[in-house]
Amino acid sequence: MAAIKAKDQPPGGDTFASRAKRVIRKIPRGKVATYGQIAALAGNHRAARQVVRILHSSSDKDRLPWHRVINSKGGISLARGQGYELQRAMLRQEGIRFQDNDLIDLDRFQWVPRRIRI
DNA sequence: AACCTGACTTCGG
DNA sequence: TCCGAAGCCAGGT
Repeated sequence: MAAIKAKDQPPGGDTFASRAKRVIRKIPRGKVATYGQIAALAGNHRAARQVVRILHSSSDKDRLPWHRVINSKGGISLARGQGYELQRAMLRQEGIRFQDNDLIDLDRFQWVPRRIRI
């Protein structure tokens, strides 16, 4: 029996990556979440850059709604010609509006997962 | 084992 | 309000 390397842990495990993916999958249509927000919900508020890595490595493979992830300013981080246009189109298609400054109004479109009810 | 890198974020001037 | 610097994390080289 070959030992399971820490590297290939089963999906749905309890690694930051698996949790982050689950969080991303929960972002509803018509809403967006920031990298930092995902990181925080996945358990590490300082791992925004990890979220980026995850999107790079598995957004396609795991069919993640990668387009719903944007930066803290409410903007698309992908460069023009490098996915920017596609992401913007996909978001608009879900009803998300871009302001004149090309940013999304987070107060309106940011996903706010319900947790505690006061 | 250093060093580099990235679809980030925060903070100070 | 805008911009640069610094902080952060982990996978790849």
